[in-house]
Amino acid sequence: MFKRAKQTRVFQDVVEQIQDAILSGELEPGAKLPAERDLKDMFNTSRGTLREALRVLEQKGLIEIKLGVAGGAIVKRIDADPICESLALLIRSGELALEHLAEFRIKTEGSIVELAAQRATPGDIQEMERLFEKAKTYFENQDWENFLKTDETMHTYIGIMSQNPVFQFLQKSVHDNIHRYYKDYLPMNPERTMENLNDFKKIIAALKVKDGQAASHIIMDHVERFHKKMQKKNAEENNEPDNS
Amino acid sequence: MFKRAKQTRVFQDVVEQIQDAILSGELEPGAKLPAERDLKDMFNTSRGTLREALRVLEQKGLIEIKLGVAGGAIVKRIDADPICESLALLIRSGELALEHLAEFRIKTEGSIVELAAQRATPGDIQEMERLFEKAKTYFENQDWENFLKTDETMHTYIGIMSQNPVFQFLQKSVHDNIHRYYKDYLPMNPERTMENLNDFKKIIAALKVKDGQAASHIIMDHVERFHKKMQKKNAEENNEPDNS
DNA sequence: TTTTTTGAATGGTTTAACCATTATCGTGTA
DNA sequence: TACACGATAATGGTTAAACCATTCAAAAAA
Repeated sequence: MFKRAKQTRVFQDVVEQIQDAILSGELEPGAKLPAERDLKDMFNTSRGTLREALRVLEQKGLIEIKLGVAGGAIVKRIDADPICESLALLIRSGELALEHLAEFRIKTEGSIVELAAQRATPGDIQEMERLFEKAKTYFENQDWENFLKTDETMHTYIGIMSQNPVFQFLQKSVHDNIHRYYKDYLPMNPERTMENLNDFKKIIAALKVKDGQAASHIIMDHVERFHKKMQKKNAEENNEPDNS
Repeated sequence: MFKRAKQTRVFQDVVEQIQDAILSGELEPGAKLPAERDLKDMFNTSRGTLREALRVLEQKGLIEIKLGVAGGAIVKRIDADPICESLALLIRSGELALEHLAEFRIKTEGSIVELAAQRATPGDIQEMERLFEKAKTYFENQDWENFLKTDETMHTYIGIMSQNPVFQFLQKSVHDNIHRYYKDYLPMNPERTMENLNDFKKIIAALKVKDGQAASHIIMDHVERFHKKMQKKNAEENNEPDNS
Protein backbone atom coordinates (compact mmCIF):
# COMPACT_ATOMS: atom_id res chain seq x y z
CA MET A 1 0.00 0.00 0.00
CA PHE A 2 2.56 2.57 1.08
CA LYS A 3 6.00 3.04 -0.25
CA ARG A 4 8.94 3.42 2.06
CA ALA A 5 9.36 7.10 2.90
CA LYS A 6 12.25 8.54 0.97
CA GLN A 7 15.29 8.96 3.11
CA THR A 8 16.35 12.49 3.70
CA ARG A 9 19.42 13.12 1.68
CA VAL A 10 20.14 16.80 1.30
CA PHE A 11 21.75 16.44 -2.12
CA GLN A 12 18.58 14.75 -3.44
CA ASP A 13 16.59 17.83 -2.56
CA VAL A 14 19.12 20.02 -4.36
CA VAL A 15 18.95 17.73 -7.40
CA GLU A 16 15.18 17.97 -7.48
CA GLN A 17 15.10 21.73 -7.15
CA ILE A 18 17.58 22.27 -9.98
CA GLN A 19 15.98 19.56 -12.12
CA ASP A 20 12.55 21.09 -11.70
CA ALA A 21 13.92 24.51 -12.60
CA ILE A 22 15.35 23.03 -15.79
CA LEU A 23 12.28 20.99 -16.75
CA SER A 24 9.91 23.86 -16.04
CA GLY A 25 11.89 26.01 -18.44
CA GLU A 26 13.01 28.38 -15.72
CA LEU A 27 16.54 27.44 -16.71
CA GLU A 28 16.92 27.05 -20.46
CA PRO A 29 19.58 25.09 -22.30
CA GLY A 30 22.75 27.13 -22.37
CA ALA A 31 21.98 28.92 -19.11
CA LYS A 32 24.79 28.97 -16.60
CA LEU A 33 24.20 28.09 -12.98
CA PRO A 34 25.88 30.20 -10.28
CA ALA A 35 29.29 29.12 -9.05
CA GLU A 36 29.46 26.24 -6.59
CA ARG A 37 30.44 28.56 -3.78
CA ASP A 38 27.35 30.69 -4.44
CA LEU A 39 24.98 27.74 -4.93
CA LYS A 40 26.09 26.19 -1.67
CA ASP A 41 24.98 29.38 0.11
CA MET A 42 21.66 29.53 -1.76
CA PHE A 43 20.81 25.96 -0.78
CA ASN A 44 22.34 26.45 2.64
CA THR A 45 24.48 23.36 2.33
CA SER A 46 28.13 22.45 2.17
CA ARG A 47 30.13 22.43 -1.02
CA GLY A 48 30.64 18.66 -0.86
CA THR A 49 26.93 17.97 -0.70
CA LEU A 50 26.25 20.45 -3.47
CA ARG A 51 28.88 18.78 -5.63
CA GLU A 52 27.23 15.40 -5.12
CA ALA A 53 24.03 16.95 -6.43
CA LEU A 54 25.84 18.38 -9.46
CA ARG A 55 27.40 14.96 -10.11
CA VAL A 56 23.93 13.41 -10.26
CA LEU A 57 22.58 16.12 -12.56
CA GLU A 58 25.60 15.70 -14.80
CA GLN A 59 25.03 11.94 -14.95
CA LYS A 60 21.38 12.51 -15.82
CA GLY A 61 22.52 14.58 -18.78
CA LEU A 62 20.88 17.76 -17.48
CA ILE A 63 24.02 19.83 -17.02
CA GLU A 64 27.56 19.94 -18.29
CA ILE A 65 30.44 21.28 -16.25
CA LYS A 66 33.22 23.42 -17.64
CA LEU A 67 36.50 24.21 -15.98
CA GLY A 68 38.39 27.41 -15.39
CA VAL A 69 37.29 30.97 -14.94
CA ALA A 70 33.87 31.58 -16.49
CA GLY A 71 33.38 27.82 -16.11
CA GLY A 72 30.63 26.17 -14.12
CA ALA A 73 27.48 24.15 -14.64
CA ILE A 74 25.69 24.80 -17.93
CA VAL A 75 22.18 23.52 -18.65
CA LYS A 76 22.24 20.99 -21.47
CA ARG A 77 19.57 20.20 -24.02
CA ILE A 78 18.30 16.74 -23.11
CA ASP A 79 19.22 14.06 -25.63
CA ALA A 80 19.41 10.30 -25.98
CA ASP A 81 22.93 9.96 -24.61
CA PRO A 82 21.89 8.78 -21.14
CA ILE A 83 19.69 6.13 -22.74
CA CYS A 84 22.59 5.10 -24.98
CA GLU A 85 24.77 4.69 -21.94
CA SER A 86 22.20 2.70 -19.98
CA LEU A 87 21.63 0.47 -22.97
CA ALA A 88 25.38 -0.08 -23.23
CA LEU A 89 25.41 -1.19 -19.61
CA LEU A 90 22.58 -3.64 -20.25
CA ILE A 91 24.52 -5.13 -23.12
CA ARG A 92 27.88 -5.24 -21.39
CA SER A 93 26.30 -6.80 -18.31
CA GLY A 94 24.98 -9.65 -20.41
CA GLU A 95 21.34 -8.83 -19.71
CA LEU A 96 20.97 -8.17 -23.44
CA ALA A 97 22.48 -10.35 -26.15
CA LEU A 98 23.17 -9.17 -29.67
CA GLU A 99 20.57 -11.69 -30.85
CA HIS A 100 17.94 -9.81 -28.91
CA LEU A 101 18.99 -6.53 -30.45
CA ALA A 102 19.02 -8.04 -33.92
CA GLU A 103 15.48 -9.34 -33.47
CA PHE A 104 14.45 -5.94 -32.18
CA ARG A 105 16.03 -4.23 -35.16
CA ILE A 106 14.33 -6.54 -37.66
CA LYS A 107 10.94 -5.66 -36.22
CA THR A 108 11.55 -1.99 -35.53
CA GLU A 109 13.59 -0.76 -38.44
CA GLY A 110 10.92 -2.15 -40.70
CA SER A 111 8.39 0.10 -39.00
CA ILE A 112 10.73 3.07 -38.99
CA VAL A 113 11.51 2.89 -42.69
CA GLU A 114 7.80 2.55 -43.40
CA LEU A 115 7.18 5.87 -41.67
CA ALA A 116 10.24 7.32 -43.36
CA ALA A 117 8.81 6.41 -46.76
CA GLN A 118 5.62 8.29 -45.95
CA ARG A 119 7.36 11.35 -44.59
CA ALA A 120 10.72 11.77 -46.28
CA THR A 121 11.13 15.15 -47.95
CA PRO A 122 12.98 15.55 -51.25
CA GLY A 123 15.81 17.03 -49.19
CA ASP A 124 15.91 13.93 -47.02
CA ILE A 125 16.22 11.70 -50.03
CA GLN A 126 18.97 13.91 -51.38
CA GLU A 127 20.77 13.57 -48.05
CA MET A 128 20.44 9.79 -48.18
CA GLU A 129 21.87 9.79 -51.69
CA ARG A 130 24.74 11.95 -50.50
CA LEU A 131 25.45 9.52 -47.67
CA PHE A 132 25.19 6.64 -50.12
CA GLU A 133 27.80 8.18 -52.43
CA LYS A 134 30.01 8.87 -49.43
CA ALA A 135 29.77 5.25 -48.34
CA LYS A 136 30.52 4.13 -51.89
CA THR A 137 33.68 6.22 -51.91
CA TYR A 138 34.83 4.69 -48.64
CA PHE A 139 34.07 1.28 -50.11
CA GLU A 140 36.21 1.98 -53.15
CA ASN A 141 39.03 3.23 -50.92
CA GLN A 142 38.60 0.19 -48.68
CA ASP A 143 38.22 2.52 -45.70
CA TRP A 144 36.13 0.16 -43.60
CA GLU A 145 36.24 2.29 -40.49
CA ASN A 146 34.56 5.20 -42.23
CA PHE A 147 32.31 2.92 -44.20
CA LEU A 148 30.86 1.52 -40.99
CA LYS A 149 30.47 5.03 -39.64
CA THR A 150 28.57 6.16 -42.71
CA ASP A 151 26.47 3.01 -42.55
CA GLU A 152 25.54 3.95 -38.99
CA THR A 153 24.71 7.48 -40.10
CA MET A 154 22.39 6.19 -42.81
CA HIS A 155 20.55 4.01 -40.31
CA THR A 156 20.14 6.86 -37.87
CA TYR A 157 19.09 9.17 -40.68
CA ILE A 158 16.25 6.80 -41.45
CA GLY A 159 15.18 7.44 -37.87
CA ILE A 160 15.27 11.17 -38.52
CA MET A 161 13.12 10.80 -41.64
CA SER A 162 10.49 8.98 -39.56
CA GLN A 163 9.99 12.36 -37.86
CA ASN A 164 9.32 10.63 -34.58
CA PRO A 165 11.89 11.38 -31.87
CA VAL A 166 11.21 8.06 -30.13
CA PHE A 167 12.47 6.23 -33.17
CA GLN A 168 15.31 8.70 -33.58
CA PHE A 169 16.50 8.15 -30.04
CA LEU A 170 16.14 4.40 -30.29
CA GLN A 171 17.90 4.19 -33.63
CA LYS A 172 20.74 6.27 -32.25
CA SER A 173 21.00 4.24 -29.06
CA VAL A 174 20.88 0.88 -30.75
CA HIS A 175 23.33 1.66 -33.54
CA ASP A 176 25.67 3.48 -31.22
CA ASN A 177 25.92 0.27 -29.27
CA ILE A 178 25.92 -2.45 -31.89
CA HIS A 179 28.53 -0.98 -34.17
CA ARG A 180 30.98 -1.22 -31.32
CA TYR A 181 30.41 -4.96 -31.42
CA TYR A 182 30.00 -5.57 -35.11
CA LYS A 183 33.35 -3.91 -35.65
CA ASP A 184 34.94 -6.39 -33.28
CA TYR A 185 33.20 -9.45 -34.59
CA LEU A 186 33.04 -8.82 -38.30
CA PRO A 187 36.23 -8.21 -40.19
CA MET A 188 35.09 -6.34 -43.22
CA ASN A 189 34.98 -8.11 -46.53
CA PRO A 190 34.06 -6.72 -49.91
CA GLU A 191 31.14 -9.06 -50.59
CA ARG A 192 29.09 -8.09 -47.55
CA THR A 193 29.98 -4.46 -47.98
CA MET A 194 28.67 -4.65 -51.53
CA GLU A 195 25.48 -6.26 -50.29
CA ASN A 196 25.03 -3.47 -47.77
CA LEU A 197 25.43 -0.84 -50.41
CA ASN A 198 22.96 -2.51 -52.71
CA ASP A 199 20.40 -2.69 -49.94
CA PHE A 200 20.58 1.05 -49.42
CA LYS A 201 20.29 1.66 -53.13
CA LYS A 202 17.06 -0.31 -53.13
CA ILE A 203 15.81 1.43 -50.00
CA ILE A 204 16.41 4.86 -51.48
CA ALA A 205 14.56 3.83 -54.61
CA ALA A 206 11.61 2.69 -52.50
CA LEU A 207 11.66 5.94 -50.52
CA LYS A 208 11.50 7.90 -53.76
CA VAL A 209 8.24 6.29 -54.78
CA LYS A 210 6.99 6.28 -51.18
CA ASP A 211 6.69 2.51 -51.17
CA GLY A 212 6.90 1.90 -47.43
CA GLN A 213 6.12 -1.81 -47.68
CA ALA A 214 8.96 -2.44 -50.09
CA ALA A 215 11.43 -0.39 -48.08
CA SER A 216 10.35 -2.20 -44.95
CA HIS A 217 10.94 -5.64 -46.46
CA ILE A 218 14.34 -4.65 -47.79
CA ILE A 219 15.63 -3.38 -44.49
CA MET A 220 14.24 -6.28 -42.49
CA ASP A 221 16.04 -8.61 -44.84
CA HIS A 222 19.14 -6.42 -44.62
CA VAL A 223 19.29 -6.64 -40.86
CA GLU A 224 18.53 -10.33 -40.74
CA ARG A 225 21.15 -11.22 -43.32
CA PHE A 226 23.76 -9.06 -41.61
CA HIS A 227 23.09 -10.64 -38.25
CA LYS A 228 23.14 -14.21 -39.57
CA LYS A 229 26.55 -13.61 -41.11
CA MET A 230 27.81 -12.33 -37.81
CA GLN A 231 26.48 -15.33 -35.97
CA LYS A 232 28.10 -17.66 -38.49
CA LYS A 233 31.39 -15.83 -38.19
CA ASN A 234 31.20 -16.07 -34.41
CA ALA A 235 30.50 -19.79 -34.55
CA GLU A 236 33.48 -20.35 -36.82
CA GLU A 237 35.74 -18.38 -34.54
CA ASN A 238 34.59 -20.38 -31.57
CA ASN A 239 35.26 -23.66 -33.35
CA GLU A 240 38.79 -22.69 -34.28
CA PRO A 241 39.65 -19.88 -31.91
CA ASP A 242 43.41 -20.14 -32.52
CA ASN A 243 43.61 -19.45 -36.22
CA SER A 244 46.20 -16.69 -35.95
CA MET B 1 40.57 12.91 -36.21
CA PHE B 2 41.38 13.01 -32.51
CA LYS B 3 39.01 13.40 -29.65
CA ARG B 4 39.64 15.82 -26.85
CA ALA B 5 41.71 14.08 -24.21
CA LYS B 6 39.51 13.18 -21.28
CA GLN B 7 39.99 15.53 -18.41
CA THR B 8 41.50 14.00 -15.36
CA ARG B 9 38.84 13.74 -12.76
CA VAL B 10 39.80 11.37 -10.00
CA PHE B 11 36.25 10.29 -9.27
CA GLN B 12 35.77 9.21 -12.88
CA ASP B 13 38.68 6.85 -12.59
CA VAL B 14 37.13 5.40 -9.45
CA VAL B 15 33.78 5.04 -11.24
CA GLU B 16 35.42 3.20 -14.12
CA GLN B 17 37.35 0.84 -11.90
CA ILE B 18 34.30 -0.16 -9.88
CA GLN B 19 32.08 -0.30 -12.99
CA ASP B 20 34.54 -2.58 -14.76
CA ALA B 21 34.73 -4.83 -11.71
CA ILE B 22 30.95 -5.11 -11.77
CA LEU B 23 30.58 -5.64 -15.51
CA SER B 24 33.41 -8.18 -15.62
CA GLY B 25 31.60 -10.22 -13.00
CA GLU B 26 34.33 -9.69 -10.43
CA LEU B 27 31.62 -8.13 -8.28
CA GLU B 28 28.32 -9.94 -8.58
CA PRO B 29 24.88 -8.56 -7.81
CA GLY B 30 24.37 -8.60 -4.06
CA ALA B 31 28.06 -8.20 -3.31
CA LYS B 32 28.89 -5.52 -0.79
CA LEU B 33 31.65 -3.01 -1.43
CA PRO B 34 33.98 -2.08 1.44
CA ALA B 35 33.05 0.86 3.63
CA GLU B 36 33.69 4.35 2.29
CA ARG B 37 36.52 4.88 4.73
CA ASP B 38 38.23 1.71 3.45
CA LEU B 39 37.55 2.39 -0.23
CA LYS B 40 39.02 5.87 0.03
CA ASP B 41 42.27 4.30 1.25
CA MET B 42 42.25 1.64 -1.50
CA PHE B 43 41.84 4.26 -4.21
CA ASN B 44 44.13 6.66 -2.37
CA THR B 45 41.63 9.46 -2.56
CA SER B 46 39.56 11.56 -0.20
CA ARG B 47 36.19 10.55 1.08
CA GLY B 48 34.48 13.41 -0.74
CA THR B 49 35.87 12.35 -4.09
CA LEU B 50 35.02 8.73 -3.42
CA ARG B 51 31.47 9.70 -2.54
CA GLU B 52 31.10 11.58 -5.83
CA ALA B 53 32.08 8.35 -7.57
CA LEU B 54 29.53 6.36 -5.57
CA ARG B 55 26.86 8.94 -6.45
CA VAL B 56 27.54 8.40 -10.16
CA LEU B 57 27.46 4.62 -9.82
CA GLU B 58 24.22 4.87 -7.89
CA GLN B 59 22.70 7.05 -10.62
CA LYS B 60 23.81 4.57 -13.27
CA GLY B 61 21.87 1.90 -11.40
CA LEU B 62 24.97 -0.17 -10.68
CA ILE B 63 24.91 0.08 -6.90
CA GLU B 64 22.46 0.78 -4.14
CA ILE B 65 23.45 2.34 -0.84
CA LYS B 66 22.10 1.26 2.51
CA LEU B 67 22.37 3.13 5.75
CA GLY B 68 23.41 2.13 9.22
CA VAL B 69 25.84 -0.45 10.53
CA ALA B 70 26.31 -3.27 8.00
CA GLY B 71 25.16 -0.71 5.43
CA GLY B 72 27.16 0.40 2.44
CA ALA B 73 27.22 0.07 -1.33
CA ILE B 74 25.64 -3.11 -2.68
CA VAL B 75 26.00 -4.19 -6.31
CA LYS B 76 22.62 -4.15 -8.05
CA ARG B 77 21.39 -6.30 -10.87
CA ILE B 78 21.13 -3.99 -13.87
CA ASP B 79 17.57 -3.29 -15.00
CA ALA B 80 15.56 -0.89 -17.13
CA ASP B 81 15.03 1.69 -14.38
CA PRO B 82 17.73 4.11 -15.57
CA ILE B 83 16.22 3.98 -19.08
CA CYS B 84 12.77 4.61 -17.61
CA GLU B 85 14.10 7.64 -15.81
CA SER B 86 15.87 9.04 -18.86
CA LEU B 87 12.76 8.51 -20.93
CA ALA B 88 10.74 10.35 -18.30
CA LEU B 89 13.14 13.28 -18.59
CA LEU B 90 12.76 13.32 -22.37
CA ILE B 91 9.00 13.44 -21.99
CA ARG B 92 8.92 16.01 -19.22
CA SER B 93 11.36 18.22 -21.11
CA GLY B 94 9.01 18.30 -24.08
CA GLU B 95 11.46 16.58 -26.42
CA LEU B 96 8.93 13.76 -26.65
CA ALA B 97 5.21 14.24 -27.03
CA LEU B 98 2.62 11.64 -26.11
CA GLU B 99 1.69 11.51 -29.80
CA HIS B 100 5.18 10.26 -30.57
CA LEU B 101 4.93 7.58 -27.93
CA ALA B 102 1.50 6.55 -29.17
CA GLU B 103 2.81 6.15 -32.71
CA PHE B 104 5.73 4.19 -31.36
CA ARG B 105 3.43 1.93 -29.40
CA ILE B 106 1.17 1.27 -32.37
CA LYS B 107 4.12 0.07 -34.40
CA THR B 108 5.98 -1.74 -31.67
CA GLU B 109 3.34 -3.43 -29.60
CA GLY B 110 2.08 -5.00 -32.78
CA SER B 111 5.48 -6.59 -33.28
CA ILE B 112 5.78 -7.59 -29.65
CA VAL B 113 2.45 -9.34 -29.51
CA GLU B 114 3.30 -11.13 -32.74
CA LEU B 115 6.38 -12.61 -31.08
CA ALA B 116 4.36 -13.29 -27.95
CA ALA B 117 1.86 -15.30 -29.98
CA GLN B 118 4.67 -17.47 -31.32
CA ARG B 119 6.35 -18.00 -27.96
CA ALA B 120 3.73 -17.84 -25.22
CA THR B 121 3.68 -20.97 -23.07
CA PRO B 122 0.46 -22.41 -21.69
CA GLY B 123 1.53 -20.99 -18.34
CA ASP B 124 1.86 -17.55 -19.89
CA ILE B 125 -1.63 -17.69 -21.29
CA GLN B 126 -2.91 -18.82 -17.91
CA GLU B 127 -1.18 -15.82 -16.33
CA MET B 128 -2.78 -13.49 -18.88
CA GLU B 129 -6.17 -14.97 -18.11
CA ARG B 130 -5.52 -14.50 -14.39
CA LEU B 131 -4.64 -10.84 -14.99
CA PHE B 132 -7.71 -10.46 -17.16
CA GLU B 133 -9.97 -11.78 -14.42
CA LYS B 134 -8.25 -9.50 -11.93
CA ALA B 135 -8.85 -6.49 -14.17
CA LYS B 136 -12.47 -7.56 -14.60
CA THR B 137 -12.93 -7.63 -10.84
CA TYR B 138 -11.48 -4.15 -10.50
CA PHE B 139 -13.82 -3.05 -13.28
CA GLU B 140 -16.83 -4.43 -11.48
CA ASN B 141 -15.71 -2.73 -8.27
CA GLN B 142 -15.08 0.49 -10.18
CA ASP B 143 -11.54 0.55 -8.77
CA TRP B 144 -10.00 2.51 -11.64
CA GLU B 145 -6.65 2.98 -9.95
CA ASN B 146 -6.05 -0.75 -9.74
CA PHE B 147 -7.64 -1.34 -13.10
CA LEU B 148 -5.08 0.91 -14.74
CA LYS B 149 -2.31 -0.83 -12.84
CA THR B 150 -3.46 -4.24 -13.99
CA ASP B 151 -3.80 -2.92 -17.53
CA GLU B 152 -0.18 -1.82 -17.34
CA THR B 153 0.85 -5.23 -16.00
CA MET B 154 -0.89 -6.96 -18.91
CA HIS B 155 0.95 -4.79 -21.41
CA THR B 156 4.30 -5.44 -19.78
CA TYR B 157 3.52 -9.14 -19.53
CA ILE B 158 3.09 -9.23 -23.28
CA GLY B 159 6.67 -7.98 -23.39
CA ILE B 160 7.72 -10.85 -21.14
CA MET B 161 6.00 -13.36 -23.41
CA SER B 162 7.98 -12.04 -26.36
CA GLN B 163 10.99 -13.51 -24.57
CA ASN B 164 13.14 -10.66 -25.80
CA PRO B 165 14.54 -8.44 -23.04
CA VAL B 166 14.79 -5.46 -25.39
CA PHE B 167 11.03 -5.47 -25.79
CA GLN B 168 10.58 -6.17 -22.09
CA PHE B 169 12.65 -3.16 -21.12
CA LEU B 170 10.97 -0.92 -23.67
CA GLN B 171 7.50 -2.03 -22.73
CA LYS B 172 8.26 -1.39 -19.08
CA SER B 173 9.83 2.01 -19.77
CA VAL B 174 7.06 3.22 -22.05
CA HIS B 175 4.14 2.08 -19.92
CA ASP B 176 5.81 3.24 -16.72
CA ASN B 177 5.85 6.69 -18.25
CA ILE B 178 2.57 6.94 -20.13
CA HIS B 179 0.28 5.72 -17.40
CA ARG B 180 1.40 8.63 -15.32
CA TYR B 181 -0.08 10.85 -18.02
CA TYR B 182 -3.08 8.85 -19.09
CA LYS B 183 -4.20 8.81 -15.49
CA ASP B 184 -4.12 12.61 -15.46
CA TYR B 185 -5.77 13.12 -18.80
CA LEU B 186 -8.35 10.42 -18.91
CA PRO B 187 -10.91 10.23 -16.15
CA MET B 188 -12.05 6.67 -16.27
CA ASN B 189 -15.39 5.83 -17.75
CA PRO B 190 -17.09 2.46 -18.03
CA GLU B 191 -17.39 2.41 -21.82
CA ARG B 192 -13.69 2.67 -22.57
CA THR B 193 -12.84 0.36 -19.74
CA MET B 194 -15.17 -2.21 -21.26
CA GLU B 195 -13.53 -1.73 -24.63
CA ASN B 196 -10.12 -2.29 -23.08
CA LEU B 197 -11.27 -5.49 -21.47
CA ASN B 198 -12.77 -6.78 -24.66
CA ASP B 199 -9.53 -6.10 -26.52
CA PHE B 200 -7.59 -8.24 -24.09
CA LYS B 201 -10.15 -11.00 -24.34
CA LYS B 202 -9.61 -11.05 -28.09
CA ILE B 203 -5.85 -10.90 -27.72
CA ILE B 204 -5.80 -13.84 -25.34
CA ALA B 205 -7.95 -15.81 -27.76
CA ALA B 206 -5.50 -15.04 -30.57
CA LEU B 207 -2.55 -16.03 -28.39
CA LYS B 208 -4.19 -19.37 -27.67
CA VAL B 209 -4.31 -20.30 -31.35
CA LYS B 210 -0.92 -18.66 -31.96
CA ASP B 211 -2.43 -16.24 -34.44
CA GLY B 212 0.19 -13.50 -34.26
CA GLN B 213 -1.30 -11.47 -37.10
CA ALA B 214 -4.69 -11.25 -35.47
CA ALA B 215 -3.25 -10.38 -32.07
CA SER B 216 -1.09 -7.75 -33.70
CA HIS B 217 -4.02 -6.08 -35.42
CA ILE B 218 -6.11 -6.07 -32.28
CA ILE B 219 -3.47 -4.41 -30.14
CA MET B 220 -2.54 -1.85 -32.78
CA ASP B 221 -6.18 -0.90 -32.97
CA HIS B 222 -6.40 -0.93 -29.17
CA VAL B 223 -3.54 1.54 -28.81
CA GLU B 224 -4.73 3.78 -31.62
CA ARG B 225 -8.28 3.99 -30.32
CA PHE B 226 -7.10 4.64 -26.78
CA HIS B 227 -4.82 7.43 -27.90
CA LYS B 228 -7.44 9.09 -30.11
CA LYS B 229 -9.85 9.21 -27.21
CA MET B 230 -7.21 10.86 -25.09
CA GLN B 231 -6.50 13.44 -27.76
CA LYS B 232 -10.20 14.20 -28.12
CA LYS B 233 -10.56 14.52 -24.36
CA ASN B 234 -7.59 16.88 -24.27
CA ALA B 235 -9.04 19.02 -27.03
CA GLU B 236 -12.36 19.28 -25.21
CA GLU B 237 -10.65 20.28 -21.99
CA ASN B 238 -8.70 22.95 -23.79
CA ASN B 239 -11.87 24.35 -25.35
CA GLU B 240 -13.70 24.55 -22.05
CA PRO B 241 -10.94 24.44 -19.46
CA ASP B 242 -13.17 25.69 -16.65
CA ASN B 243 -15.84 23.03 -16.53
CA SER B 244 -15.52 22.31 -12.83
C1' DT C 1 12.75 -15.76 27.93
C1' DT C 2 11.64 -11.27 26.50
C1' DT C 3 12.38 -6.46 26.45
C1' DT C 4 15.30 -2.48 26.88
C1' DT C 5 19.56 -0.19 26.68
C1' DT C 6 23.83 0.76 24.96
C1' DG C 7 27.56 0.85 21.75
C1' DA C 8 29.83 0.68 17.49
C1' DA C 9 29.89 0.59 12.42
C1' DT C 10 28.61 3.07 8.59
C1' DG C 11 26.67 6.55 5.48
C1' DG C 12 25.52 11.80 5.46
C1' DT C 13 27.18 16.50 6.22
C1' DT C 14 30.07 20.35 7.33
C1' DT C 15 34.16 23.24 7.17
C1' DA C 16 38.37 25.19 5.61
C1' DA C 17 42.07 24.98 3.06
C1' DC C 18 44.77 24.13 -1.09
C1' DC C 19 45.52 22.62 -6.13
C1' DA C 20 44.56 22.91 -11.31
C1' DT C 21 42.61 25.06 -15.21
C1' DT C 22 41.48 28.84 -17.98
C1' DA C 23 39.58 33.50 -19.57
C1' DT C 24 40.94 38.10 -19.31
C1' DC C 25 43.62 41.96 -18.95
C1' DG C 26 47.77 44.50 -18.89
C1' DT C 27 52.45 45.05 -20.36
C1' DG C 28 56.29 44.88 -23.19
C1' DT C 29 58.30 44.13 -27.62
C1' DA C 30 58.41 43.96 -32.73
C1' DT D 1 49.80 49.82 -33.73
C1' DA D 2 49.59 44.91 -33.26
C1' DC D 3 50.80 40.86 -31.33
C1' DA D 4 52.78 37.75 -27.86
C1' DC D 5 53.46 36.69 -23.32
C1' DG D 6 52.82 36.57 -18.53
C1' DA D 7 50.28 37.85 -14.22
C1' DT D 8 45.82 37.60 -12.03
C1' DA D 9 41.64 36.04 -10.45
C1' DA D 10 37.54 33.14 -10.91
C1' DT D 11 36.09 28.67 -10.81
C1' DG D 12 35.93 23.61 -10.56
C1' DG D 13 38.67 19.55 -8.35
C1' DT D 14 40.65 17.55 -4.19
C1' DT D 15 41.97 16.85 0.51
C1' DA D 16 41.45 16.40 5.55
C1' DA D 17 39.31 16.02 9.92
C1' DA D 18 35.56 16.30 12.50
C1' DC D 19 30.77 15.62 13.76
C1' DC D 20 25.77 13.97 13.04
C1' DA D 21 22.16 10.27 11.98
C1' DT D 22 20.81 5.65 11.27
C1' DT D 23 20.88 0.98 12.13
C1' DC D 24 22.06 -3.53 13.81
C1' DA D 25 23.71 -6.45 17.38
C1' DA D 26 25.26 -7.51 21.73
C1' DA D 27 24.81 -6.73 26.54
C1' DA D 28 21.94 -5.74 30.36
C1' DA D 29 17.69 -5.67 32.71
C1' DA D 30 13.03 -7.19 33.54
